[in-house]
Amino acid sequence: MARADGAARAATLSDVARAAGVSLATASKAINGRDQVAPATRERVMRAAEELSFTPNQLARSLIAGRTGTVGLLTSDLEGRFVIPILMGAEDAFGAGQVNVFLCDARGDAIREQHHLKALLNRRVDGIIVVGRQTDPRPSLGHDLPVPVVYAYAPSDDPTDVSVTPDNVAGGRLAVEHLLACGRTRIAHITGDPEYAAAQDRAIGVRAALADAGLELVGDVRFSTWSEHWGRDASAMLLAQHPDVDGIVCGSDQIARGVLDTLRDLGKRVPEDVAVIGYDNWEVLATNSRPELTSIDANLQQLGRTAAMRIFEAIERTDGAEPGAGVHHLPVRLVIRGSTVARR
Amino acid sequence: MARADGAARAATLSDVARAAGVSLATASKAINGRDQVAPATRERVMRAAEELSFTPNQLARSLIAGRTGTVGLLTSDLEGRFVIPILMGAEDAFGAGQVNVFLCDARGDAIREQHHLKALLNRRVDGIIVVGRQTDPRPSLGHDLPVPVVYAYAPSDDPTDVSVTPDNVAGGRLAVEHLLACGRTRIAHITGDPEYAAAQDRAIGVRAALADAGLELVGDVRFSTWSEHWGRDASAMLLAQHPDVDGIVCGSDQIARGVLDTLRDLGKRVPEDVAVIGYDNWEVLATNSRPELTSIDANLQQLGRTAAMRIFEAIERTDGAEPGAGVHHLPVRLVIRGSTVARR
DNA sequence: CTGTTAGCGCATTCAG
DNA sequence: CTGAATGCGCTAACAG
Repeated sequence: MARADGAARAATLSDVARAAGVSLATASKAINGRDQVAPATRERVMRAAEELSFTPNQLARSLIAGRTGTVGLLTSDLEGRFVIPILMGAEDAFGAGQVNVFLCDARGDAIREQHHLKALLNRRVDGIIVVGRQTDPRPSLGHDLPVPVVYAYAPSDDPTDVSVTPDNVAGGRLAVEHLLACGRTRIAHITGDPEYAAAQDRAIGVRAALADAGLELVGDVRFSTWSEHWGRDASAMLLAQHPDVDGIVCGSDQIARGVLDTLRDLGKRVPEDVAVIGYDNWEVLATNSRPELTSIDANLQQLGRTAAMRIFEAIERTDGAEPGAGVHHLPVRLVIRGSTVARR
Repeated sequence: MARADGAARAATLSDVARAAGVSLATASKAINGRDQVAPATRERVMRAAEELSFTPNQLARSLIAGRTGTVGLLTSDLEGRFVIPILMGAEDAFGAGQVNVFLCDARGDAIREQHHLKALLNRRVDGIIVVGRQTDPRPSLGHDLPVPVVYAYAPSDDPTDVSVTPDNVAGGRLAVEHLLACGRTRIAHITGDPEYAAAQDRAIGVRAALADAGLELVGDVRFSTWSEHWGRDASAMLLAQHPDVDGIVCGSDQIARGVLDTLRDLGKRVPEDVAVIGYDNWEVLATNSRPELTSIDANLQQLGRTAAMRIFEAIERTDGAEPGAGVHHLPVRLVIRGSTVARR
């Protein structure tokens, strides 16, 4: 166990001041790079700090400054599939080490969420990012909080809150436009739970892009669960009913994996006979399939950066106004692999 | 200087005291449930606090107490596959809301790790959990830190540190013992990168369990990468050389997925002809394959809980003693699904 | 340039 | 039981 030698409490600024033979204030100025201190004095202070391995106590600083340089990340994303890239983006935006993030997992429990919220406020975080695991609107934390709040991935159901979420409609469009560009015209859509806004929004985008091209979807949108099993079953049914389908937009990479399985079983070549596109760009799934999976990437890291920047802006301004209230739909991105474009 | 003005800063304890018509000290006692305060007075204070929606400032409390009730989780696990269950276990152990966790991602960069470490110490965390992404020993943070440190998943290379890591040797044994219990005797082992301690340790367990049963591995251990691709290729070679193999222990669920693919292509039935077992119990992979994948689960959440408890013990004791230094190998667990036992 | 003083918000003596 | 005083570690006015 790494422990300081004995009960040696951490050195304080006054220890440093005494060791350097200066006053507390001077030591403070020297340490903080204030310019009202003689070079020689500063040197002495710095050396003393070094020898005592002095670490400025952020608690005390924060108490004075009224800001802690910390942000709370309140999530219900158990698997961490969405929250991790968002967290990384937020760290990027804040600048590593400048701001630290408290990560709290509410596990989908409103009581626990309330509990964590309170704890975060007690610790005087400067802002809170709320990350949901679906893109369905979630209950607002309310407006009577003393710190700015940004909702990421799952938007708030209150339009006067600030929310950033991926543009699923655009994602659906993008998928279809890519298949069209690949020369496909008989396109079907297999997706997940119809209760999810993500499923509905992507389907809207799919239909809109087809309509723009003067085409119709092959069969209805096939909703069920976000699983490989469903991908396998749905594509088997689809091929039985519409053997001429030449492109399949999938609502998730998992579904797409199932679709690839079935196509393989049926002796269909991908992408020659049927092109397949997934959604989420979950690398472990997308890059290990046969062929590798073209997919839509929601740019979650960028989303995290944006959320962090919004928080930052809100912290900076003192007038309490909430800039950019409303739901911001962030652009998504196409990642092309072998399931839509044959390798040569 | 009059402090009463219109500024909407958060209510402080002295605001509460004034509103309740008592002194600061009395308000403090009332709020904190000290018993040297008259019931009626306490009632008045509590109501005032409620009305002002008073939130005790943890910074100030921590400054006095010398403890913050926060822990730093320093990781390099980009994907968050290991760190999330560990984080959840740690939250469990600390009791939600009692302790909050700063999550820092060093992204495999030593400089950035040092940076984050310093920030955590400045913020006066009570302890640090270091989470690696492999089970190979990692450099120690050293012993001159003012707070206890526990290494999770990746142990420290310094045996006087406290480390908790999954018992991969036991995992390898467990996998083989299960296949033996299923009546398999011609068992092969396909695994990942031989540079990984995880691959070597699991292979050691596999060999040991076979030796105990008076058996030998079919062919050599097949090392390469932790990918589905390798699982597919390796199993094709294996079956070509040893068509009579009836059990395959895989070093990861990804590899196992690839193996299942190839067996399917070759017309082998799983588990009737060949039983397959994976490693990690990564649910998204294990529960979506055909058949579902039996796997070894490293109990990461339990690992996180244990790490947290170790930290906790170390914080509690003031004598600076080092309880339980060394690498602790935590038990793993078999999760049986259809790839080893046929469903009926 | 340097030091003295006064808090940040709170918990804790120790007198009343 | 209650309250005035002290200090946690540090920064920011001021005064020398």
